[in-house]
Amino acid sequence: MTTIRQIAKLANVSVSTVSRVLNNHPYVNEQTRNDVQAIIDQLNYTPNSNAIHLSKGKTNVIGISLPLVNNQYYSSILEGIAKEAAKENYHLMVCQTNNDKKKEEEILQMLRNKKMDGLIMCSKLNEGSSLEMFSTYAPIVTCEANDVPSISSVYMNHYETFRMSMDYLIQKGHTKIGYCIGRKNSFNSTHRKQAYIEGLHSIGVTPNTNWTFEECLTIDDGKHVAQQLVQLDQRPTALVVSCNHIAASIRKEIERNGIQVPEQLAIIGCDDQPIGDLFDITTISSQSEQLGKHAFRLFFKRLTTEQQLNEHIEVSPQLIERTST
Amino acid sequence: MTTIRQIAKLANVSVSTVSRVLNNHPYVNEQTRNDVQAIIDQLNYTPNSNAIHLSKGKTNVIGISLPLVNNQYYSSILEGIAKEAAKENYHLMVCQTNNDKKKEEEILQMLRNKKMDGLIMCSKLNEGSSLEMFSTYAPIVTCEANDVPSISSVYMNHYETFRMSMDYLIQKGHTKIGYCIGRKNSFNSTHRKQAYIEGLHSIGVTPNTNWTFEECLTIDDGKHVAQQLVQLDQRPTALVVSCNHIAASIRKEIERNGIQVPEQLAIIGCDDQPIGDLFDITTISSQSEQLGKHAFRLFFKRLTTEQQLNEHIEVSPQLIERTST
DNA sequence: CTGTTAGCGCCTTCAT
DNA sequence: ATGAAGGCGCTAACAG
Repeated sequence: MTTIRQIAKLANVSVSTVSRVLNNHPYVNEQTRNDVQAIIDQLNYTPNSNAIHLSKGKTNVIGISLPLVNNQYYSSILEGIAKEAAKENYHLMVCQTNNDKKKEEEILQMLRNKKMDGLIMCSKLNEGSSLEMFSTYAPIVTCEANDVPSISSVYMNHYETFRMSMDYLIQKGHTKIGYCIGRKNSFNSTHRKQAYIEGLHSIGVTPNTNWTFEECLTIDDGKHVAQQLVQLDQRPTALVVSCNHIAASIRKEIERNGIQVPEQLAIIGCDDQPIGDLFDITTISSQSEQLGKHAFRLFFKRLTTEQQLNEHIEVSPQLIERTST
Repeated sequence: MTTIRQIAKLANVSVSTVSRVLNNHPYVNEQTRNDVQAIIDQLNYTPNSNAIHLSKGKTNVIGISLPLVNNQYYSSILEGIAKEAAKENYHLMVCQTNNDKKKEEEILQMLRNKKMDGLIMCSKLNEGSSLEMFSTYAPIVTCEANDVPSISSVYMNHYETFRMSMDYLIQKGHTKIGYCIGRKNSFNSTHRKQAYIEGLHSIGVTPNTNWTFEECLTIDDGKHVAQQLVQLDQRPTALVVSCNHIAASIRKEIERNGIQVPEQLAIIGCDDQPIGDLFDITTISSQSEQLGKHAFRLFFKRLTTEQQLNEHIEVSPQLIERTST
C-alpha cells in the first residue's frame, strides 16, 4: 500500500504538503501541487480511510438500527435515508436488532466506539434514559415518537393515524369495529389501542375483545385472523389493520371464504406499502420514505450545527381511499 | 475519551498489558488482569474501533452493493447476508448504486480505502476486468453469475429458471408464449431471452415480438403490459414474467379487464417474492435469502482461508405451483 | 508474565 | 508557501 510518506519522498516535499494537495487546502504553490498530483496519479494512490477516521475522529458513517431489513416499511425508511445520505457523502451501516434489546444495545455501543457518527433508530427497544446516555457520544434520531426531549425524532402520530381510520369508518356508519396490530405492547401499539378505544368511546360503544387481534406480523398471521373471523357468530363490520400486507392477506382469505369486502367487512390499512395498491386497500399512508429523509436531515443538521438543538417532526398521515371500505 | 494509556497509568502497568487483558490474551497474571479490568470497568472504557481498524488493517465490515434497497429481491439477499454476518460479528455497509456504473465504481474504490474487508455485489454494472482488478485489494463475491473465474459467485441460473418456466408451460400445452423482463440488456436478461427463444425453438415455434415486453420494473409497468395485452388482436396464452410483483400487477389488471387467469392467460413468475403467494402466482422460486447466506459464507471463507480459492455456487430453482397456470 | 517501542497512515499546529 | 513534529488510540514484535 502506498502511503502519503512515499509520495512525499518521491515528490521531494513533506507529508504535510502532500496532505494539503490531497485535501485541496490553499497555500500550495501551483507548481508543487501539480508535481505532487502527478506522483499521486502515477502511483495510483488512495488514502486509507481508517487512518483518516482515527485522525479526524469522524467516519462519515451513519448507523441505522431496525428490527429486520426485509420488510417494506423499514426498507422504505432506508431508501429515504440512503437518498439523503448520498447527497452528503455519508455511508450507511445497517444493523438488524431482530427485536432483541441486547442486540440494540450493542449497536448503541458502536456510537462510543466511534464506528459511526450517529444513529438513526427506526424502532427502539431500550428505554429513553438509556438512549439519552448514549446520545452524549453522538447524535441519535428516532423514527418513532420518543419521550426524550434531548433526542430528535421524526414520526407518524400513530394515535392520529388509527384515530383517523376509526373516524373514517364511523363516519361511514360502522359501529362494530375491530383492530389488528403487531407487537402487543410496543410504544406504537399502545397509542393505536388508545385511539381505537377512544374512537369507539366517541360513539358510546364498548370494545369487543373478540374483534381485536394482536401479534399479527406475517402474512400467515393475517390469514389466521381471517379464519378466526369466519368462525365468529358475531362478526365486526370493519377492521382497522396496522399494516397493508396483513390487510391484504385478510382480504384475500376472507373473500376466499365468501365474505364480501367491503359490504360484509370493510378493511382499512395504516401504512404505505405498495401491496395496499394491488389489493385495493383503503389506507392511511404514513410515507415512510419521508420519515427516513427527515431523519437523516435531522442527524446531519445536528452534526454540523453548533447548537445542540433537537427537533421533533410529526409527519402527517394521508387518507388514500380504495375499494376495501 | 479514555484511552488505553490512561488505564495503564492508573493500573500501574504498561499499555501492552492493558491491551492483553482487553483482547483476552494469555500470559497475564490473574491478579493484574483483575486489577486492570477493575479500572477498565470503573472508567467505563470503550476501545476506539478506528484505531483498531488502522492498526489491524481490518474493519469487520462487509460492503454490499445493490441497485436499491427498497426492493423485495435485494432486501431478501440482504437479510440472508445479515443473518450470516451476525454470526461472525461482521457489520453491513449497504451501498445503493441506483444502477449507476460510476457510483458502483466508487463503492469498489472503498475496497482500496480499507473501508471494508470485502464486497458482496448483488448486481454488477462494471465489466469483469474491472472487478478482477479491484478484487486484488479485497475479496469480492457476486450474487450473479460472473465471467471472472477469479471472483467467487453464487447465483441462480436464470437461463435454467426461464427454461424451466417455458418447459412447464409447453408441457401444459402452450405454444403462444410471451415474456416480460426487466433491464433489456443485463447479463440475466440476455440469458432469459435465450432460454425463451430456445424453449420455443424446441417445439418449432418462432417468437412473436408483440408478446415480448422489456424494461418492466415497477407495478405500473406491469399494468401497462396488461393494458397492451388487452388491446392485442392475437394474444399469447401464457406469459413468463421475471418478477412476481410484475406478474401480480399483470394478473390484477388483466382480470379487471375480464380476461381469465389461467384459462385465457397463464402467468408464471420467476422469483420468490411473497406477493406471488398472495396473488396465487405459480413461480420458479429463486430463494434469494439463500443467495445472501451463501455469498457471505464464501466471502468469509475466502477471508479466513489461506488458499485463495474461488467458488461458484449455483442455487437450484424450485417450482411452486399455484393457480395462475 | 510484563514492558518498551516502533509502527498503522494521516492530520494539524507551530515554526520558519 | 513549506516542513518538522507531535498526536489520533491501539497492536504486536521483541526484549527482558
